[in-house]
Amino acid sequence: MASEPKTIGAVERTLAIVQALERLGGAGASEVARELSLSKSTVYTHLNTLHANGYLVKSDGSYSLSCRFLRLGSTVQQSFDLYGRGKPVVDELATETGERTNLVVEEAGRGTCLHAADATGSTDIYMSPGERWPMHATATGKAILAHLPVERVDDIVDEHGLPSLTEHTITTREALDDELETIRQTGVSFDEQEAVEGLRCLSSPVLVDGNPLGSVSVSGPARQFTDSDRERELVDALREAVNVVQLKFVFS
Amino acid sequence: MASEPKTIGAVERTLAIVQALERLGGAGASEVARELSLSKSTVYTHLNTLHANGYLVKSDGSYSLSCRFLRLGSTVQQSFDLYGRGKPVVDELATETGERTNLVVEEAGRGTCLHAADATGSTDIYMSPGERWPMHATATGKAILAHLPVERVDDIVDEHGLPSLTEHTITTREALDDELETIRQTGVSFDEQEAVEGLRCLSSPVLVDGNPLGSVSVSGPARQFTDSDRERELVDALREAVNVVQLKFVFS
DNA sequence: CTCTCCGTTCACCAGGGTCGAAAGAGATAA
DNA sequence: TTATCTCTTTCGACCCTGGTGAACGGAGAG
Repeated sequence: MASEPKTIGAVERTLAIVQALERLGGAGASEVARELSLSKSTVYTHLNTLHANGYLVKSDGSYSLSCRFLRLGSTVQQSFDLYGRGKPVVDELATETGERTNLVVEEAGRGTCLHAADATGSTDIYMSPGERWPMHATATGKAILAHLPVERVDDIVDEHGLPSLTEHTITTREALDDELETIRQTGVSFDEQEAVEGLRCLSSPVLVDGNPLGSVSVSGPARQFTDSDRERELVDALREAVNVVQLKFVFS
Repeated sequence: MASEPKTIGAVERTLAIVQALERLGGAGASEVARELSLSKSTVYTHLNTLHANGYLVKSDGSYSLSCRFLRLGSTVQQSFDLYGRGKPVVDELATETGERTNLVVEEAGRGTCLHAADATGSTDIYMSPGERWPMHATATGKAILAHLPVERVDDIVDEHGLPSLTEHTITTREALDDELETIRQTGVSFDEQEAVEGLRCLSSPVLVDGNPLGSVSVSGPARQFTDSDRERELVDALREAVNVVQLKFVFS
């Protein structure tokens, strides 16, 4: 904190511009300059650099992120062993249960979506690939936290705190530890509208040699999940799915 | 060509480093420096900048691309109307035919994969999202080219030429034009090992108001496609799939 | 027509990016 | 244990280069 290591201003400007383009879904130099309070010509040079290297596409003087980013993202995704093994299972879990499912890993202390599936195969999903959520407020995050070494949990809580996202979010370390203990015993974690109002989610960690490589989840509108028979069904399906994924690691 | 517009060296260095990390699948500062013939300390500062902004994850002094890229890629993917409408159909086409399927768009004169599906839902795919191929050598590319204005085709051929990828690749403009005319008449394009030895592929363009928004393809080992009954089956399935996608654009 | 806003270009100057050397930090071997 | 190697990380200084504002040409709008 005291003295940040040296960084390159020009690069950070470019990154800010990329993020602005992501947010705006494509824009011209002037618009980005206004958005970021930078000079028009500066932004123009940056856009030009990105474009010349194939990272942007230009149409009618408006720039937007090119599929080069899709390529990079896809490479990152496929670099996870968990993705190759988990994706088919998570897809099938979605069709089997008729609910939305996710494959999540921990990155930099946050739960990051590796893959999302939907019963209809549609792309209208709650959490899309690369999206990040605080771990203490999601079923997927808690499932992973429950099997992480205590020091890691300490670090993560220290870094990100326990911010409240809804009135149901766990906000004290004691309550969190209790919950994690329960999760370790039952093998399943729940998110009772703790991250998003009206969204319920259940999850189970993918454990290989005791390490949580990630977690799988099933989620849907809170009211559809209240039936306890239905819940048992979902938990069973989830448990079996995770079991299948874990077996794929045993038979490397 | 004569005078390239101004670009920013520092940013291009960072982009080169990102590409190196993509290629190497993660590396330390020294390795990247060696790879790119840059000074260790320069690379270190760049890595540090990317890391401080969340674009890299560090483990054991080795840096690799973070899921931030997955997020960006996912955003790009979802920015295509064709993705939202085409993905479920392409997925179903894969399970229906038992073959691998792709959803492709044109970007910067190259065929770019927007989505890839596999009968087994596995991730072992010929062409993965963001991957780019010359248009003249692929069924998907030719399907799009056939419905692009002639000037666009001229531009693309001027820019990229007609490089030979296998001994079956079309390498003359005359042969290409003939092929495109045939495709316009039949509505289906074929790739007879023109891009990859041993790989056969058939494709059909997604036309909305006469514009080729992209194309859908079915592909597999050349020898499995030789049966003409099987081919007719695949062509029918492909045609129907494309038809479904196009209808989704009509009923916006 | 004028006015405005855009993308794009240019030349100047100072801030900053690059580089080499050297200091920590581990690992391995003797 | 010490020596040696390699890697990451730090530091200072030089010179380059990235930022800037003004200006040009064009496209729309009124």
